[in-house]
Amino acid sequence: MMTQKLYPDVSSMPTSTNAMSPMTPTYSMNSMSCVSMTPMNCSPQTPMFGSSMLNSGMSSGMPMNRIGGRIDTQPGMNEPPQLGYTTIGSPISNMNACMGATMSSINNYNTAIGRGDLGGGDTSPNSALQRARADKTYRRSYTHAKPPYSYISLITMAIQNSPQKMLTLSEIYQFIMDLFPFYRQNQQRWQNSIRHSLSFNDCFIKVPRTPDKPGKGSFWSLHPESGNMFENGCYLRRQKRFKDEKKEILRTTHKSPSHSVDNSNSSGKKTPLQHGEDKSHHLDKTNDNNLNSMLSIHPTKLDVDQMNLLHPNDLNMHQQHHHQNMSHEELSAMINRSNHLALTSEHQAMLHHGSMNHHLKQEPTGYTPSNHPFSITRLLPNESKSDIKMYADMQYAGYNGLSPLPNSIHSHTSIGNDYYNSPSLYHTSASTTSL
DNA sequence: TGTTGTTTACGCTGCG
DNA sequence: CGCAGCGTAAACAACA
Repeated sequence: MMTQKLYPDVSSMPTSTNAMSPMTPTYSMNSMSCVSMTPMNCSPQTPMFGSSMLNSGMSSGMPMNRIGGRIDTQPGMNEPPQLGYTTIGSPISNMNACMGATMSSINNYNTAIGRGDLGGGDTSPNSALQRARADKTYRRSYTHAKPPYSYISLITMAIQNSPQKMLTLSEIYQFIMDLFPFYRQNQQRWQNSIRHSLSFNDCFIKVPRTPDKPGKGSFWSLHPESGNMFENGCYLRRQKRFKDEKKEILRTTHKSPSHSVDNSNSSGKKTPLQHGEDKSHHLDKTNDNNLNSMLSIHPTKLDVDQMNLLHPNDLNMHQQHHHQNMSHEELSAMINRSNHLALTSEHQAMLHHGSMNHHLKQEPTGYTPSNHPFSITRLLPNESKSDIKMYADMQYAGYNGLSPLPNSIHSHTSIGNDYYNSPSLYHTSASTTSL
């Protein structure tokens, strides 16, 4: 099994933060100008993470964070002060370090912190004290601010950054925790959400283990056609939920005794009944409904459409094999190729011409996966390696040398190190999950 | 027993 | 205001 790094889950301790459970209090952000503070023209639905929000949330003494449509309190609030733990090490600032001026608001925010001029110009001793106190609060809070990426984005990042384009659940956990310290806390909460996202969203498919690769849990990969979920490069929020039409048909077929499959209109807009998609979505999450069973249970009965899901070229291969069992390696390679393909500019161009993603709304801003302010494709998996390493190095530079990261991370599994550069090492660290 | 995976339910926010 | 996307909690089953 994969060696899980030890990130003590603070949430498991009886802290006031934990008192948020079971119902996390939410705070209306209506009074906050989320639009005016938008420093960049992101997706219309994009939750922004601008300085105004930061200031508003943090100056209130209650660091808040919104992802999707939600505001979350910061679990890091109860952490001991981390002196010298500068904001430059935050996931956000580092993830966006290469994004240039588009992150100017955050950069300005960091600069302001460095200057200590967040207090609005008041130079009185009292305000200086307040600024100092606020500065500390800001640093701690912002550093552990929740990354502005949805769980779907995070999972996608993890999978796309893996050599085989498929990861086990624990590896997904690990990737996220490695990249974002925020997620080293309240693990039970967000990991539950991760599992929910994996099961709930058609864009993630389960790939079974083979007998020669025993272990717990399946591999998770991206649906070959889901590569355009963030086709504008913004990993904050999808324009449209990816739906596997075949799964959708299966769902509606099983849901409706009359086998009506026309519960959706061509625009993809859900009817009131379908809004229960969130419910009906799960009605037939049976084994014959995912790649797992397609391969492990009926590996010889893959129909042409199902195989075509993976890659049209591989369909030929499959046909040439006369419906014989496809090996795990072949499947892995197919998914790998498919996901790589989904990320190519050519593929993007094809998608933008509506050949495959007719159900996805197009972003008119002209952002591409490579230039969007919240793109991770320019960070992962290539450019990111150095950036992430920088992040990992800087993240804990303020701990006076007492990095909370286990030695194993720094030695061989740290993001940005060979852990992510070398597939072999990657899979060595995830011992039993190697493909 | 802990992890993994599925499912249901509910609440929130932004958009049209 | 309804819908869509998302986050969270929780119950439950299967599995290593």
